[in-house]
Amino acid sequence: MGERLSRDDVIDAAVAIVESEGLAALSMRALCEKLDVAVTSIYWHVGNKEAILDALVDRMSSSIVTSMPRGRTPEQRIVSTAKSILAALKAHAGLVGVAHQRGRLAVVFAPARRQLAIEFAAAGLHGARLAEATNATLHFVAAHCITMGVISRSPDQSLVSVDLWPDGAPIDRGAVRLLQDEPDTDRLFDVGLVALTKGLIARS
Amino acid sequence: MGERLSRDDVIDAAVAIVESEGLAALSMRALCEKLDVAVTSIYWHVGNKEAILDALVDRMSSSIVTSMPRGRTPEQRIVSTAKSILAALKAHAGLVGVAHQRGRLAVVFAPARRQLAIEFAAAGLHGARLAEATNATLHFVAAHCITMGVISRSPDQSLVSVDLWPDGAPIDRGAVRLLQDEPDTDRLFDVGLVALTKGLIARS
DNA sequence: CGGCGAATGTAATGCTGTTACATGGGTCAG
DNA sequence: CTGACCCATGTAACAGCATTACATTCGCCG
Repeated sequence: MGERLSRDDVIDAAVAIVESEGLAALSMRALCEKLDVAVTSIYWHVGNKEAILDALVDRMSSSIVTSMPRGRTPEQRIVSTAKSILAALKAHAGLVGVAHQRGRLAVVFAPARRQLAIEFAAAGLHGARLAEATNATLHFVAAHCITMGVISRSPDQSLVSVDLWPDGAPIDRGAVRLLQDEPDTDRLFDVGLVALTKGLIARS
Repeated sequence: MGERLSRDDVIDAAVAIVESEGLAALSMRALCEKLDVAVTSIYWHVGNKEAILDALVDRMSSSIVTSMPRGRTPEQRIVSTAKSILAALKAHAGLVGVAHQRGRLAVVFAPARRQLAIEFAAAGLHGARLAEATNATLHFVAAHCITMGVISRSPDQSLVSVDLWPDGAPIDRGAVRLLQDEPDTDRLFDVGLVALTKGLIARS
């Protein structure tokens, strides 16, 4: 029978498991069960679970495509680029953390890094400030994505309600009410991104 | 012999293990070995590993103290507050992720949340914009801290060097060189924080 | 002293990644 | 055609993880 296993078969099955049941469900036994093969065959072809995770990150990296930035001002195009890469990463939320652990997030971010640098240059930055602005923006996106990936593991992120102002608040009631309940993380990202971009572009 | 185990003994030992060998080294077996007790005693007193992690988060929460904000302008005091809480969290980097997974980061952040809201109000914000600015700043700190916690697990975060501009760069050479090597995350936090604060305070 | 419950211990289950060893099957030399 | 050889697979185990059914001991109270 020519049903010899190949390295790609293993990675394909791994991708299928991660996409359908999540990263936590990716075990060597689940993998060999899906492939209808003994565990040792996987080790023969891929070597290690670490190697499987590396291969998964490779797959993800190559599947990430960032759309062209939209907008008329540099600020708009920076925000657009950051949103674009976030959207691309969201599909692989669990793997972003893995990529980060291996220090390979920089590879995934290379295209966005270029686009952002160009736009910040267009906004008038250069030298160290240009590099810092680019890196800070990417770090913002990456950190948000990793944080969301951690959240996705736990089903109930319902906030244990804390009474922030037991003795009366020194700020207006509308804000108090909004500060009590769990904020929408997508909105948080948008607000933070726009503010960050504004602050980075603004001349000190 | 009066060497009866207590719930606090277990948590103390857990804290000791986490602080000396890291969160990954905290296993029920290591715990009962350190306490010189059978595994079941731990389950009798604490119930679960989940419960142990919850207790660890409680310990961390109560040990976090944020210093009074420094600076003359609201912007300076906001930056000061955010830096203060980051410094406090850094000592428990591994536990921040755990706290986040259980949706209890909000409890840890309550004091900082109050301080930030007051300062943003002093900067002239109110209502939804005040709440959003406060949450966005806290989210920025939390995301950075979680990202660092993930990194601390992997010893070598050396960047696989990627040639960003194989065909010549449309930006200045100084920035290109700075963009090639791995950025300092502390600096990234500072730059991002200041820019974010500026952007949040600036009237739209 | 008897009994009862709180606290501990023994030993097992089922999960994880990993591997020493045995076995099958195809290819190629003689 | 046959035997050797190696690639690929399978069997079965090890070590570690969290968890638990069950038995046992200890101390206190009536």
